[in-house]
Amino acid sequence: MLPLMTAIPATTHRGGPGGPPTSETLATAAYRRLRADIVEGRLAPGLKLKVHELARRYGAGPAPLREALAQLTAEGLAVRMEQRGFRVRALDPRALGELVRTRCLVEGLALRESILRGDAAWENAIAGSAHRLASLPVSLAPDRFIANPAWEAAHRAFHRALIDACEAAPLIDFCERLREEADRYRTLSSVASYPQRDVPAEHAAIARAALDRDAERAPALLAEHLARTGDVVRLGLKEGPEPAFRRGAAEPR
Amino acid sequence: MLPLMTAIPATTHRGGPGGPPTSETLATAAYRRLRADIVEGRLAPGLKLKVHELARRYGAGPAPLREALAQLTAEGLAVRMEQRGFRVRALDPRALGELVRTRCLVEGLALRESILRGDAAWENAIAGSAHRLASLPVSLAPDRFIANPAWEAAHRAFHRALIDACEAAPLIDFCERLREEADRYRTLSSVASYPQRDVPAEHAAIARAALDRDAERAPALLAEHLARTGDVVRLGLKEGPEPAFRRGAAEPR
DNA sequence: TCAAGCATTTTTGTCGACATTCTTGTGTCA
DNA sequence: TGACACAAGAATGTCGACAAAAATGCTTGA
Repeated sequence: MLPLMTAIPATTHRGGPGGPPTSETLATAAYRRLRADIVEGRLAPGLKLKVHELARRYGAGPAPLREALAQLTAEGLAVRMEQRGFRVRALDPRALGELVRTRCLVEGLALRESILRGDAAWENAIAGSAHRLASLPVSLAPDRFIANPAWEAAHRAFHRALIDACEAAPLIDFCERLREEADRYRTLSSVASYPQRDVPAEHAAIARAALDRDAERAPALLAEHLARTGDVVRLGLKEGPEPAFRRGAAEPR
Repeated sequence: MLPLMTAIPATTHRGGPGGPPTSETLATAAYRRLRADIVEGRLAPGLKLKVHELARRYGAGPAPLREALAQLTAEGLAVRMEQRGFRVRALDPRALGELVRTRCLVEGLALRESILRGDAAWENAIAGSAHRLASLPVSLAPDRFIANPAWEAAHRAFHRALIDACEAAPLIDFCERLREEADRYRTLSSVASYPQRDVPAEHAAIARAALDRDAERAPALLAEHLARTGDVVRLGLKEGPEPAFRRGAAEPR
């Protein structure tokens, strides 16, 4: 695989940026690809995950694949059924409510703390990410909706910047995880058109309130923003794509 | 799932309580035992986890063990170093601060929500678990401290009961995870004597405020309670047991 | 027609062996 | 001495094969 010239023998203990990340293991590679395929919806919720099939697909043996699956199970992206293999975790529309509710509470809390503790750098980061977000088109096409990856990334960065000064690392991680889970619902839902909503205006208002250090208004606006998105997704689910929703054994194949 | 007349064909293997959970797999068994050994401190933080050795210890091959390790990695109880195996995740005393802070914020939030939403059953559960907790001795020995498993369980149940009505399942799960992480620090710390603190009184006060539906006072008391415990642990760490703390390669073997 | 019983096929979970990589110990040269 | 290269040793990560279990299909009997 690699040239024998083990360029940097024992140094670069931790392959940080710059040094070689100590060659990725097959299990990790499979994990990353599998994870992306689930999060981005290419593997539908509820789908059976046959080890052999995945092994072929990702070019590895069963062992690394099972490793990856175990990891995803712990993350809640897959479920294991003893002696019956793995599946992509099904999405329960009833759970969506509590998920959104949790996001509103927790992300609001983190924003409030950030407002109380944030410094100038935090303000700058918010202003910067808000500006960048506003400068990008939500959709790649002007008439119909085609997700713009750059906008998505900027969106993530903006929300992250808001809560970045809360000085509670586990809390930030939790928010990210909740967002990812919510994204799975959004991807699945037919949230094509973004109806009667001025999302950029919502973002702008949140940013303004945060920069004004309004510890009451900013979290409230953020919660409202998240709840509204949740409503749109919920609607898109109701009348949306049928396939692969029931968690039972009613799967293709 | 349906009574296919498979009454109890091949179960008995590992007859769990109640219904047959379809015989536990070796990987899952190893996972559970390994996890317990880490959480309860029998495997010190930072310790190298050699697959072959663990395989012997838990009576299984390398494959199930790697599966278990991958799962624990995702949970944050172990860390994987590509091409260099696994270790028990080291505890960073500096991270303890943010951990405690997060607990105060999040558990306080969950309690506030529970107070706003809880019904009579919630109140009963609090009163009941508080009573049981008060009826048990903290220590098995009257003079020196020997952890009482029954008290520990009741303690968990009490804290859980407080936030159980917040109607945000992910939030509750998060609280449990944070508690577990905090417990790892506590176990490691030499928190032998419980000095100048009336822990039962703190619990009683929290329970009273919660039952009074005081959405200001109860979360504040709870946060104070958690923070105080955090302080005790922090002290116990400073002058506590040296072994296995540095995250570097300075491990026994 | 339908349900139950049996045989077949698919899939899961596990093992033992092996190549690769990291680690450790020793010797060599400045 | 000290740095370096190198070789022996150990540990990791991966494969292919295999037994056990589950799912599937088929046959039979009311």
